[in-house]
Parts: sequence; C-alpha cells; structure tokens
Amino acid sequence: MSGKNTGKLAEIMRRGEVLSTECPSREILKHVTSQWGVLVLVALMEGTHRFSELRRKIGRVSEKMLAQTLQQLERDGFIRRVSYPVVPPHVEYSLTPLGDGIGRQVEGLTDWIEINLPKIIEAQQMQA
Amino acid sequence: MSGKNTGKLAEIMRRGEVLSTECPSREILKHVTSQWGVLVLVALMEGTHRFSELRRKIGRVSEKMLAQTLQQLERDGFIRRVSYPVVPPHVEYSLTPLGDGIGRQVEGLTDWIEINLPKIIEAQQMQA
DNA sequence: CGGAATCCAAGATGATACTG
DNA sequence: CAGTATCATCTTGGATTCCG
Repeated sequence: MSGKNTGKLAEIMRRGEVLSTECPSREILKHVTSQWGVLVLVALMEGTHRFSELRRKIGRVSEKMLAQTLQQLERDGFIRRVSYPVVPPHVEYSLTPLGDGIGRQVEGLTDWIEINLPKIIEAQQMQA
Repeated sequence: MSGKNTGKLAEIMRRGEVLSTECPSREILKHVTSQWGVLVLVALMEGTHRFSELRRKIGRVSEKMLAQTLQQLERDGFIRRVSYPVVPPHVEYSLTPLGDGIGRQVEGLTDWIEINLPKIIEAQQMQA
C-alpha cells in the first residue's frame, strides 16, 4: 500500500476502524443503526419531542423499545433528556450538538433511500 | 394518493417517509443498517471481494450471517454477485452503482463516528 | 405521562457439520 | 472455496401491569 508509519496512520485515520473488531466505534455504530435508533435520530432532527410525541411520530414502537433506545443514545451523548418535576410527568428529548452531527449523517442515509426508492424497487423486480 | 393537495405531496417528498410505518423505505433501511449490512457495504467500497476475503475483513461474522446479508443486499440491487464455474468455487462480490450510492452514505456515517469517537467516549464518561 | 418490571413469542445469530 | 442445513442460544420486541 505505502510507506512506513505515516502512511499507515493516515490510512487508519481515513477509514476502516469499524472493520476492526475491537474498535469501540463498532458499538456506537450498533446503537445508532439499531432498528429504532435511526428513526429516533431522524425524528429529533426536527426538534425537541416528548416521549409520547416520539412514539406517535415513529409509529409501531413499543414503550419499552423507545425508552431503551433513548437511554442508549443518551448514554452515548447524542440525546439530552430534560425532565420537569410536574404532575403529570413531562420529559423532553432533544439532540445534543454531537447528536445533531450524527443525525445529519443518518438523515443523509434515509434521504438517499427515499430519493432512490424507485430505482431500488425497480432493481428488486428485475431479479424476480 | 388523493389528488387535491400539492402541499402535502411536497412535504412528503422533502423527507419523513421513513417515519411512515408503511413506506417500503423502512424495509430497505433495515437491510442496510443491519448489523452486518453496514460493514459489508463499507468493506465493498474498497472494491471487489471474494466471500472469504469479506469474512476476514469484517471479522467475527459467521458464514451464515455473511451469506444472508449478501443475499439480502443483492436482492435490493446494491450488490452484484459474479460466480465463476471453476473448482474450487470462485465468487466475487462488488457494489452496483446503486450500492455505491448508498455505500457513500453509510461511509459518511461510519467516518463521522470514527472521527468523533473521542468526543463520544468523553461524553459517555461525563455521565458515568 | 413517562417509565420500570415482568413474562413471553419471535427473530437474529452462532457453532458445527456437510456438500458441490 | 463458497456456501447450505441443523440445532442451540441469545437478543429483540411486544403486551401487560404497576408506580411516582
């Protein structure tokens, strides 16, 4: 491929760490690309939401999975959870700056799929 | 579709179809963001690979899951599978133009994670 | 309302053995 | 080499119930 340590370092920096089984990025990737993680991030790109708002917006997600996903993404520093000590409870979820960053990437992915959906479906049917 | 609302159509086109529970894009998204789907796409962004090459490159993926993932992505039109009728068998996998398109998006996501990994880990530890 | 806890069904994943 | 088949297991996901 190329020279000594500078070349190797450059290569690592450029990409490919996710393909390292030990790299922590692989874990983060799992959280982000999880079934509901993607949709939560996309939904929150439009702004702050309450728990039930997210549930309705995403659709067909159980309370359990939504709660679990939110906690996961909160631990990774992508989501900020603000709880107001009122009754009935009021909790708001929003993206941190970090969350907004990854949200853009995820949105890039989902937007691409939506835009190219016709081509994809066409490709699927070619083989059937 | 009903035909009296251009505004609604515009909104749908802009984004948010993945948040529609019925939209086929949600299925595609699932394939692409699957545990191994992401890694396969990233790996293939570097060029054509054989089955065993992919397995080694991705690491810790069972034959079964790799085969299953490859078939899935092939059906979606993202991957081209070329089999040479020789013995021992020789099969090559590569990205279609469509696959390259989504590969770029996925790579954008993985690259972002790798670049921001320090920040993410820092954010995680802030809460611990 | 926003969850936590529990139980249960279903699907994802893996290890192994086998085949063309 | 590139899978397929089988079985065992582990994780997901959902429904339900209860609580602050």
